[in-house]
Amino acid sequence: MAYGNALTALADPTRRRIFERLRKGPRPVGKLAAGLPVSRPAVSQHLKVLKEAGLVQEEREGARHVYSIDPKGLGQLRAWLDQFWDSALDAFRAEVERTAGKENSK
Amino acid sequence: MAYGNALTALADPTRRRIFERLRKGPRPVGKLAAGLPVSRPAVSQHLKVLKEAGLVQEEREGARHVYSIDPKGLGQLRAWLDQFWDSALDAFRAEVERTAGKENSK
DNA sequence: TCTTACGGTAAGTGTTGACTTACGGTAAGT
DNA sequence: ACTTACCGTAAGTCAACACTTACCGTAAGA
Repeated sequence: MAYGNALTALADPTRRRIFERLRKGPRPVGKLAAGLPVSRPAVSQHLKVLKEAGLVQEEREGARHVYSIDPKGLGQLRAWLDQFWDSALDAFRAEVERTAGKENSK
Repeated sequence: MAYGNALTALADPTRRRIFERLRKGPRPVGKLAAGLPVSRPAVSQHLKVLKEAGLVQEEREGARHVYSIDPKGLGQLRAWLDQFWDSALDAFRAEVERTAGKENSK
């Protein structure tokens, strides 16, 4: 059920930009906020959401709060998505067999 | 960039329930609306969003509008997610090597 | 044609949530 | 101790959106 929070978190464009920036490596809040069109407190709030969704993790280095991608939430999301992927492939296969009934294999 | 719409579409809980129901096979709008705590027009609106996101496809059977899962949007989402998956694994591997420096393998 | 089942669209409402500014709290330098 | 840099939280505002009811079009059966 945790994938719900992850999807909600990644639905926001600003949060996606933060998450994509984190893909290049761990970053403190200030670095993340620089270059984004929103204020630093906004970034803090977004990071909180991402963290609660299990998508990022926090690590303190003195006064700095360094964030990085958390594989946990990512894995849950992938697992959930793969269910549909398998179902979709089965449906596609069935569709092909149904539509192209004129030619039997072997 | 299409994955953005897909994520936005799947962020809504009601839309997720519709999408998950479609996993068991194609369904007309009425069947989808039955069992959900919202009205049928609401389901129609949700299906429109899912369709524009490339997550479902529509097929008419007389007066019925039968919806099914569209592999297109699903594939784009998976591809996008896999980028982070790879990055996260790399980071995890680097973290292990950094933290557990005391013991060398082999 | 009249009716019934099916479903998409319009218009309006209420709530959620993304953003802002202002403030408080901790760590490091002088 | 004072200052500066870093960051999280509180409170308030505004727009997006999920939902409703009402309405309109289309397909099939009588």
